Amino acid sequence: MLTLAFIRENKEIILKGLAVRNFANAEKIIDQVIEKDAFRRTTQTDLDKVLAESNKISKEIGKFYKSGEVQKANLLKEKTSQYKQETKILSEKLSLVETDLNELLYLIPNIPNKLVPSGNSEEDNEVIFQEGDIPKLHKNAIPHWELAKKYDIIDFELGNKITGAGFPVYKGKGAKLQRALITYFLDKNADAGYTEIQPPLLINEASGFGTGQLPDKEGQMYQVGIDNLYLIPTAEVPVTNIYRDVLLKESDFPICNTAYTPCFRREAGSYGAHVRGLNRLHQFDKVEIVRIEHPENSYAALDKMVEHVKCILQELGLPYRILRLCGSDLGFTSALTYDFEVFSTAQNRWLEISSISNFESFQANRLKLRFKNKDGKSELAHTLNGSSLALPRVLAGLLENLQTEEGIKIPDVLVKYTGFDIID
RNA sequence: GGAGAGGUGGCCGAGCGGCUUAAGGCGCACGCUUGGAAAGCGUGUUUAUAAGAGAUUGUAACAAGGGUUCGAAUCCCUUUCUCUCCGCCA
Repeated sequence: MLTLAFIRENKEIILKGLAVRNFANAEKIIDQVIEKDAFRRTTQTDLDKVLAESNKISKEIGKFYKSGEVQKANLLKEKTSQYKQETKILSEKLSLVETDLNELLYLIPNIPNKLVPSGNSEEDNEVIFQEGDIPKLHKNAIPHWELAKKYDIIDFELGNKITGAGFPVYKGKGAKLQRALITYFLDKNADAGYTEIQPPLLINEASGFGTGQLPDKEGQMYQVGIDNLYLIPTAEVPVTNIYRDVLLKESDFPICNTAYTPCFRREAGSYGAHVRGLNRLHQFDKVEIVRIEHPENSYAALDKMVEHVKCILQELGLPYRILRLCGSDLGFTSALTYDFEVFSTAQNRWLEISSISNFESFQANRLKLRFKNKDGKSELAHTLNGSSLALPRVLAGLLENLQTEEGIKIPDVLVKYTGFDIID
């Protein structure tokens, strides 16, 4: 959520930014916000005046009662009914306009960073980096869902039986490889200075609101209606909400956390070949990194996160590329996002395995996540997060790219975690 | 799940219709004192929002929401969380 002060003072910048996103009716909405905000402020001032007057009278009444001048007190009491009436009308007006304002603010996405290219589809995302050789596979190479069956390491049909589509069962070396990857990612993140967190996997409404899943994206989360809780769609939600309603000191920066969690997504409406196998699941594992930064350092932090993920993919030896997302592909809350994609040789396509974003103060405004700056004023912090990394597609990439006639060769860095070097 | 007790500032803790401008303590910051430190003494120490160039001033906030009242931390209702005991349980 953008702040009112920012909208008031930067209308042109905002309109330019929203144009990069092809955001419709931008000017109309911004004008409405500015108008309603002006009304909100005058109403606030009026209400404060009435309340001040009525507080004053109440105090006088108190004094008269104490000194026994009951008649004078009663006389004043009559005056207060008018103030009460005015207070009621003004505060109703105020809460109404505040509700309207908030609804408008929820419609406005974050303003893209200057680097974000404008665009109409994922075709317009910029490839800014590519590394790793795309392997030449033997002629009997197959996609990962067939490999999973061949070596009996992931059972999709068993998941259908227990739960439904999108809930695979990992077995034997498949389960072990997955666990090895999680531990390896967590160790890499810890080495880079991230503190490991084990958050709850269920969140309440306030948390969903804080990171922007609520009020209108509840359809994408699984709900536990009886207790009014939601299963997390990503560790970002509980880990970022640690800092909801928090006032930090400048010396607290940078805050770097990492968490492994399962993630639950309803993915309503998805279907087809692109969601086959591990490509899109309702439950999947992910290791997330979350940073809270001073506004001056957030872009340097974003670069560090990108370098960190690069280093992991290099070690795993997977061919990957980095995209800078264009305006139309950029998430609602993000100012700048880099997507990492691994090339799946057997599917002959790129698979998204990480998405690293700087939200600037957009999330922090909703979270009320602030810090005391040098002037002693409170200022919104910047939040960033990224996957480091998402398991299923890394697994898919590993299986498909490292398959040989003899079996699937485990990367050297993982062998100490798996305890085996080939799946055959 | 049942019974009881509670939720007050960064922390502890008093207040239980107007003397609260939230006592007192701890912590923290600054100053005095000192060769330096400790102790002692003094001063200061919440957040949000509106107005103002600013110093400041107004308003709101004592778990949350609603109510009673001229006036609520204080009384009433609802919700929520914590603690103790019982029950259940990895």
